[in-house]
Amino acid sequence: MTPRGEATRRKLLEAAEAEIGEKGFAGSSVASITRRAGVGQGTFYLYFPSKVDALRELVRNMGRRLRRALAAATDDVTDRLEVERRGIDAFIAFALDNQNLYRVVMESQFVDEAIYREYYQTLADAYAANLAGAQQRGEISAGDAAAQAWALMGIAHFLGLRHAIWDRRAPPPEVLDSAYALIAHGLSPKPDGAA
Amino acid sequence: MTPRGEATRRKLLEAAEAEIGEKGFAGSSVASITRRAGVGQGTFYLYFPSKVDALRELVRNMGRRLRRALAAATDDVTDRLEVERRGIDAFIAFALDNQNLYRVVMESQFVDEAIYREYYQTLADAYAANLAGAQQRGEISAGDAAAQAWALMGIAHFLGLRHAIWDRRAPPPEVLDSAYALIAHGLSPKPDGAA
Amino acid sequence: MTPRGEATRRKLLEAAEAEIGEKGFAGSSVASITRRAGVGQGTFYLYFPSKVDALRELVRNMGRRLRRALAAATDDVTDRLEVERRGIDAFIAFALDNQNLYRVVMESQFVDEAIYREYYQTLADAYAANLAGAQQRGEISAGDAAAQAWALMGIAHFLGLRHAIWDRRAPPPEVLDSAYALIAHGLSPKPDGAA
Amino acid sequence: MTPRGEATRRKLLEAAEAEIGEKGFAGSSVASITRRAGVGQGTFYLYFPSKVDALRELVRNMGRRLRRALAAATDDVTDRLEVERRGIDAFIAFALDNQNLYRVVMESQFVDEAIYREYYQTLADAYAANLAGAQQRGEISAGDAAAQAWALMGIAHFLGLRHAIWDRRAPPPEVLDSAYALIAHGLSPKPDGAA
DNA sequence: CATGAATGAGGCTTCATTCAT
DNA sequence: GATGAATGAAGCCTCATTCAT
Repeated sequence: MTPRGEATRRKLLEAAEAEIGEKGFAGSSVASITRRAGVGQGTFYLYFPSKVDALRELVRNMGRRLRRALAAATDDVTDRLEVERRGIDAFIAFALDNQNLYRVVMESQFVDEAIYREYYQTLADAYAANLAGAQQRGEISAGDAAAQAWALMGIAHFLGLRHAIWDRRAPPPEVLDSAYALIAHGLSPKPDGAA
Repeated sequence: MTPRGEATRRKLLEAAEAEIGEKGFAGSSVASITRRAGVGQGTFYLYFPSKVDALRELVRNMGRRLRRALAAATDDVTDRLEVERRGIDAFIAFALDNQNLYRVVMESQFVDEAIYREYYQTLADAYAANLAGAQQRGEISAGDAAAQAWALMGIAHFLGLRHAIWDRRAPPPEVLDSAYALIAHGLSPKPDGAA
Repeated sequence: MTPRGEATRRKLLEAAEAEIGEKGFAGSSVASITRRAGVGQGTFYLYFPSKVDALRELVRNMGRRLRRALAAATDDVTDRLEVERRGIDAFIAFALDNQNLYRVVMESQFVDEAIYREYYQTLADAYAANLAGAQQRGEISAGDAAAQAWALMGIAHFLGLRHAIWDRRAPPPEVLDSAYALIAHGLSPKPDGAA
Repeated sequence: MTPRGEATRRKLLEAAEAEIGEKGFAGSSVASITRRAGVGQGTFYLYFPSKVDALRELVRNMGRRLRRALAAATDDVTDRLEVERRGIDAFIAFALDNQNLYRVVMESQFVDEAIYREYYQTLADAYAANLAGAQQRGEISAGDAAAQAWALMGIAHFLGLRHAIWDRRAPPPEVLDSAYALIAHGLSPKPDGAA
């Protein structure tokens, strides 16, 4: 692909993300996407076999970007609870920056359930691996790491939905503090290993 | 409305729930719904002004049924942590019984964002009111009750997605135990009220 | 299907035959067909799963009608050569009445080769069976009946193309006579069975 | 045109013949043709004003090649029936070698009826001229030479369709013999000139 | 000579909705 | 109450053709 082609492809992907984020996959049309991208309608099919394929790529992209953002935010942190805090913060920031994240990901389940599951499963696996390590180091309470991961993802997800998406701003401090506290105590290692 | 009419209406609503749950709102058609309901295509419009209205009613119904199920499961319980446990269990049971819950609710956001928000907000408000009471009685740690409610809803939601919806069975005991533990410690009242 | 529906279906089929006959399958559009039939575009799909299916039905119809016409024209004739003569005449008459016959049948091969073969094979089989009977009765020369059938079909086909389709009128007498003669002598039984 | 250009042009024509032969004119695309030819899409228009023009040239080519093959096969033959036999054989051989012959020629009628008629008319004219000569020399029965030509073309055409195209092999001997016999007796001069 | 990116018209098909029966 | 035939707007996608490089 020529550089010009690459640019066009990028424009299309950005337009698709915006359109689908705003109107949903079913509500957006290839015509609206190409119009927004400023290219002809046929051009879309030079870069994507179908509208569905573009969504697939979008979801994979978002997953990658989100994981990268989360990793970057927690990379150099050693204190486990701080990791969680930073993770939440980074996720909220990502959702604020990517208002279309939720809608794009959510509607993917109606289009290609596999890609939707892959998105969450990949996230959960990475998260669970982290938590398993922390458990072994005694930094957090023992338990099923995957279960913990999904639960914590749930907290972040709903926090993000309520504040980053609906209110379009970061959660107020008292909300964040309550969430942090719930997680901190929920995970803190128990003296005698009582679950 | 005559009893016969009521029956037709109910058949249509059930068919709509099943179709939309399976194929999503965009993927289902009025024709497929009426076919499944065993009535003529025009009959649909005797009972619903539009396809969107049927979805709206479906979401409201589901919210009502879910809240009723949760209330019933926790009504007579006094121990706060037991309430949470029962709540989770009831939610999982509800999702197992209503495989279409997630898809119907999720796709409603692309059709009528207000109804989608209403669904979660109503749930969250009721939950938060409960938690606020528990806080005042010193049964759980102080904090922003709404934040706690959304976080706990998030946990239940993702637990349900992963197990009730994807695996179509209740989460295994170790998963449930890990979730319970996280919630129990996450909410347990702190001696000195430290968040 | 209600009588009204039947009428609509018939109108569509007639319009399709005319359109495809004039412009070819690829050259005609569902829109042009429904326009000619005087119905809405969507109505087409109430009666045919796809444009291709309509063509398939058209080809089958034509085959049936042609075979019926040929049978009717030769039913009560005993003299074998007279049968051939009448067959040719009937075929020419049919082609004159069904100017679209050739184009509809020919283009079907690009759309569904099976239906195209079926058309000719069915015709050939019936023809060959007739000829085999005539051979046994000693009315025509021995030989591979199928080969004779295909050859005779070829004669009729090209006669029809040249005159019924291109010139839109019956072949002049001298042409018919030459064709009859070729067939008559070509088939006349040989005294000593010499091929 | 440079030799390189000539080569490209030939590659394109060959690719077009193959593609159109396989998928039909409507089913093939300029893109698929250039892909098969191994050249860029735009290159096509360096050598042909349009897709239709390429088909036109293809049909003319085929006609020329076929006539050349037929002439070569019968050039040095004096016995009239032998000419016919050789003609049939050569036609079958040509069709076996040019599986796309039928499809290319047949679909040309939907694209440019004139070229389609020209193809057959040219063939028929040459054939009729030959037959007229034979008639004058008393080698075959009198009659409308054009009618005879079209009838014989029809025989060859259907023989070729049934065996060379559908079965992809030469007709079995008994089929050929039956066809030869039909033609031989069909054309053999009658003592008293009775048609 | 050659390329391949870009275009927009046009085709097939689906579907929510209406309405006469 | 119920039906199902009819509609036309709208969407996805293909493709011949053009053109800047």
